[in-house]
Amino acid sequence: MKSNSASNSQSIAVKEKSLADFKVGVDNVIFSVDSQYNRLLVLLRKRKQEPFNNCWSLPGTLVRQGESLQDAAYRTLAEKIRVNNLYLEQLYTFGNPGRDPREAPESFGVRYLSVSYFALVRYEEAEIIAQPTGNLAWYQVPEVPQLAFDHNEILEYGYRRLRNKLEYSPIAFDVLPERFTLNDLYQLYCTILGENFSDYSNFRSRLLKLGFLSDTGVKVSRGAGRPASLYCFDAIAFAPFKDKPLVFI
Amino acid sequence: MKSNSASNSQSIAVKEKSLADFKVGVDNVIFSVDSQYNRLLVLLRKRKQEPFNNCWSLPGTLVRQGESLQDAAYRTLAEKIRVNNLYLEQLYTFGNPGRDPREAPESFGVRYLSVSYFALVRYEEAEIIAQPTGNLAWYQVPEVPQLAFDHNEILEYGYRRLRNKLEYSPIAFDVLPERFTLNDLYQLYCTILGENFSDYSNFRSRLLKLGFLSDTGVKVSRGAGRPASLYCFDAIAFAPFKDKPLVFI
DNA sequence: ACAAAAGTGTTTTTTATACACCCATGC
DNA sequence: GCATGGGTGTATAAAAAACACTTTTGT
Repeated sequence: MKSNSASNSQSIAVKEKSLADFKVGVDNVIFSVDSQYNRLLVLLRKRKQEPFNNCWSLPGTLVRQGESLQDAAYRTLAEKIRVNNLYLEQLYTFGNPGRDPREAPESFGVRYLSVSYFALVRYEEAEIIAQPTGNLAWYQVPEVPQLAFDHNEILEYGYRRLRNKLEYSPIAFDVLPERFTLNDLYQLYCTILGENFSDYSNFRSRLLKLGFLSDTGVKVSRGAGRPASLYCFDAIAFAPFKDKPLVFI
Repeated sequence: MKSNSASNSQSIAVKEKSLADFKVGVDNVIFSVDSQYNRLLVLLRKRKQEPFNNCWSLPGTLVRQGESLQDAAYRTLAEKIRVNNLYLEQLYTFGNPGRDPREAPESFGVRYLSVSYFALVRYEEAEIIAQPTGNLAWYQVPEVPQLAFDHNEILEYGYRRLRNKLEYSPIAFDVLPERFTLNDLYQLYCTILGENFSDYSNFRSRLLKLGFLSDTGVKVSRGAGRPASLYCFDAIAFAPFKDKPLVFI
């Protein structure tokens, strides 16, 4: 606040100095499910500048003038991979002083804040945009190495959110093809939540009873065995469940 | 944007210019439950500066040098009310360009970002710290007026989080006295979730079966009627439920 | 024919919901 | 003694979990 005796310009200068100035970045935890090998993957980028040169990190960017946080998140994603189907939402904001080594004292108190976003994209469709070889890669979540900054913590946070979201939101359908078999859906859930989250037949009847999966009548055969029905997600029939918790699993 | 032929120093200057510079504020959605009248309250502050002079707003502050986001949230809270028992967590980060009118074009692209926090405090204990009369007040949530900035949206977001948290976290115990009756607990839930969230007797048996409420044996009489047992929350017995969803209601 | 994958049904257990009833106290 | 708030129990319905079984295909 303004002191009584200070001149106007002085008081403003003092006030400004005590406030932190921020660069705001977004960091994306981009998950995908490789349904061929049933692996949960996260997109990592090898840094090519200091700090943490040559260290793996979450793909991120600093926010530009006039750009919304979500736009910055989309931009980062779009710079790395080409994908049409995805789910994206804000995760958490990490802003502890000292989380970025560039916050040296001589930088006049500039702080680096990371607004993290969490994304789930369709793996089969996601095409990594050409980068110097090996600078961008899908890692299996359990095999992620030590990352730059506090990115391991952000990833952990994103992973928790992914599992929760899957249980009470229809995000799986943003990432499955238009038409899918119930087994495709089940495998997706297994890959993310683990084999033991539910018996297939119970999963099936629960989902079908909810009534927002419609059987297209089209059958598809995968090797031996009875052909499976292709289903599609009926957004209109889902509407009543929109704000209700725990629809799945 | 810049041309290819620019010198290095120029290119840095141009690059810097295209990034947004941020002032980061925290805004707190501070809830409390007046258990005497069963009202859900939120703390609002009347602004005494531009923009939105004389408008009601969420209490907030800009983040200082060396201060963590959560510390800034605590500081704002501590400047407004004296309270010992509270629950506080980060809510969401609002950063769309144009959300703060101070982001005029002539301000060289400074952006105002709000990291919102959500708090639940013990009403009976929360003492509003002396302010010019009427500049700080508890409002009943349904009666909140039009607020400054996007604060109505933040409040709405916080209210949703409060209801969700109550259902699967033990935040109620951060805000109840050390010893409380099961009816105290039930009233708290009713006030936040609405009368019809559950029958009292079922609420009772569900909670007791979980085994982390211990009967102190002490009885308390409130007017006519049978005296009630005082219970206390047993954090150790609660531990196994820590990461599991949907424990209550 | 038989293995493999899809899909159906049945049984058991657990949990949720509604509500009736008993208990201890103040007045 | 009876109204008032506290506390227990029971009967019914719904959901979750386990698992046996049928159907339809490829080989």
